[in-house]
Amino acid sequence: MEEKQQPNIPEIFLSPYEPKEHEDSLYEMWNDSGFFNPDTCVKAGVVDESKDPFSIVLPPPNVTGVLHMGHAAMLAVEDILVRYNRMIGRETLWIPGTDSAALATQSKVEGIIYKKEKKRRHDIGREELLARIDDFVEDSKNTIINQTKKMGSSLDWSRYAFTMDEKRYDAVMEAFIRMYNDGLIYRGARSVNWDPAMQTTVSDDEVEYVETNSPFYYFKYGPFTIGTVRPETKFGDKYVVMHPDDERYKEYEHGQTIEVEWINGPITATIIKDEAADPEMGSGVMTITPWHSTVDFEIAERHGLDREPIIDERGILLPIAGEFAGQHIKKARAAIVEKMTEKGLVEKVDEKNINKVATNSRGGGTIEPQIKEQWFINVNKEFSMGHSEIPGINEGDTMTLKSLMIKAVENEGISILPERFERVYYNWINNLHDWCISRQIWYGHRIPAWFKDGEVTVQKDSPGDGWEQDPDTLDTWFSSGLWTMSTLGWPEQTPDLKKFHPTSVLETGYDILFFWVARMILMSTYLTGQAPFKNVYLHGLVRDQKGKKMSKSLGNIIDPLDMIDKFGTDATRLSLIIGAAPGNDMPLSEDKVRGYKKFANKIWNISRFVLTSIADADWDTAPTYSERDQEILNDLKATVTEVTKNIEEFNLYLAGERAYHYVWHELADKILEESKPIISGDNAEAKLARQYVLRECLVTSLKLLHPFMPFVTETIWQNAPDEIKDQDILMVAKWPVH
RNA sequence: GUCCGGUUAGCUCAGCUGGUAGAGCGCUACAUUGACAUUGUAGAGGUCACAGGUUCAAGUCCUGUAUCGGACACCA
Repeated sequence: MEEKQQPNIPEIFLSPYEPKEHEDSLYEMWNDSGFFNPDTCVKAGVVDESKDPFSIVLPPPNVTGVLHMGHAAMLAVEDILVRYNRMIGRETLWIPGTDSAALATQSKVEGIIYKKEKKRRHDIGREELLARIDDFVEDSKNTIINQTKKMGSSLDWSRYAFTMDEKRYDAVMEAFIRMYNDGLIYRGARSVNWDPAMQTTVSDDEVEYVETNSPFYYFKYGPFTIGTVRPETKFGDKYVVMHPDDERYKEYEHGQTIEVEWINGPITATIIKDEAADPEMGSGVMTITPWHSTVDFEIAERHGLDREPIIDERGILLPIAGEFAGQHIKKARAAIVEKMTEKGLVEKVDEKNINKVATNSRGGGTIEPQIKEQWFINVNKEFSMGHSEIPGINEGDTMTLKSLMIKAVENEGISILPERFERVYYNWINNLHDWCISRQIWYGHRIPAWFKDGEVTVQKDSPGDGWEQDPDTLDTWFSSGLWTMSTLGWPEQTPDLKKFHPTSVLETGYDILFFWVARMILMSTYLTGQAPFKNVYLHGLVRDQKGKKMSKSLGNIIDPLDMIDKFGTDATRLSLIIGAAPGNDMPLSEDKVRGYKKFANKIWNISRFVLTSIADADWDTAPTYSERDQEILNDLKATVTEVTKNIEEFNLYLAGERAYHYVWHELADKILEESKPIISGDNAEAKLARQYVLRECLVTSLKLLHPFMPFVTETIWQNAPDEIKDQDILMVAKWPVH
């Protein structure tokens, strides 16, 4: 009886692929190899310094957060790009970091302290609170870092950055001081979004309008009817505004005064004609409250009108409210309406009115516009452009921050993918107001402004005795805006900055296009004359199987760590890539992840078969290929070409699908099946040729799949015989010829 | 109100610069203990939302309609 030859292949292949047994140790091996760091890659000669370097900064997750599917999707996309570019031999850098998330972190710690000790922030003081926050951050930061590693992310940890560390602090100071000296940062009293709950200002983008049922009141205001949802702000209303062309009110003249009976007695009202009043809206007449409304503030600015506060910073009515003074606005409203009803000033109430109430999206309360002395970035001020490497913008051009942000994208110094978001971006810029950057919270970069006897000096360190530093801190997005530069060493002209900036790609969710992407463009173009990145890749939101947003209340959250535990990192990554076109939301289900676990096992078994089949090959003899052999090799090459092209064009979902399809339905289903008789047959020449072909197919497939499924491919590589490898570690092996 | 998307197989979606439709999952039948805690082969299933138009030719370009969704603005 002929004994079936059992070639010597590693025992590991005899049981199914078990991700858990390999992933952690593989990550350690990669990390220890030093190849996450491009400098090591250069020294080892696995990348080529003459090629264009490739760099990505990781959008820093909140330092106190935990990994969710959004992060997982982001890490998968970026790691694929990074691993691919490393394999094609570019010096490749992916910088890790975490974000202090000032407002969120501070309120979290405050909450913990209050729960345990019943103390509020003013009870324990600034220094003590900051020390406690630092401790908390130190304790919790490893969670998100370790979870990031779990995804297989080939980040260069030697360059890890934290938004609040010393280097980033220096960058923030430098940026603030330069912009102040150039007149682009100013201090002024303007209408800002005030959150009475968190006792801080909030930027326009962080305000979320929540639909709420709030009755709409029609009040008698002398001869006019005015409408409002906020009777509690109306005490000081002494200007009545109408459109200059409104025929109904042509008898009234701009500046004319009339006596009207109002909440707390008679007042003198002044007629103001302004185009902001919409004749179509209600009676076409409105009164204004400049202190507590941004639109009203602008009208008051145009006409030089008085403005007075009605409500204090905690939401309490001031003495101007007369008998209602001292009451909280939430309680006062009903009482005010009651009194006005008694006085016969209420004409009508629309109880069903739906209003959008401004709320602090960072977990705070209802926004109360206030006029406050704050720091702003002036987005409309003209300046002369400094050094510029941005296409279409030259040194000496007259620019504003707005025009700079538009031109950087318009002239294709930056391209946004999918393209339709470019319009969304322009739209946002066109509606942009000056950016309020000061916050009244303690955790963050403290504003480098010093006050003494009404004088202001802006510099990093105290000018001397008697100078008091501004207690405010900067909007967290101010420092985030510097992220591409500050992580590379700016303001110092470091070799990293020279080599890796502008970064190649910025990959993030479309929901933070404005918060972050736009602000990086603003900061980088202004401060360095460079775009922060050449490409923006916006991914969608991960949703559940039915397309619903994942949320705790719906109970439909799929935890990436849970998926990794059950099906492995490779399967989790692939499930977040395939079927996810840039900018489109992606549905995810456990079944999908499970499906890709099968694929990982398929690759495992393909490898087992191929390694067994080629174990006795004589690699010293040159092969003579049959026509079919040649065809297989050509198809393989065509697949490589296609996958490569799709990755280059950021169509990772197509690249992944193509590779998946090839490996399963071409290599496994067809090539392997038809090879069985050849390998076990008597024709030595045909067998050797086919062994060469199988080897080529396997090696190439592992390489193609590596960026997508780094763990299973590397595990196979590590257990494959040396003579089929061009590098000891697949992560730095050469991308197949295409 | 302004702007932007979607509407293609039961489900989730892909189809770039126009040449009579694809993937994954699911479904049906058959085969197989094999490299594969399975897999393979075959198959069913689509007037590509609707109506016009351009073209030799239109999911693919243009116009309009319906419908779902998103962003931004306004909201006295």
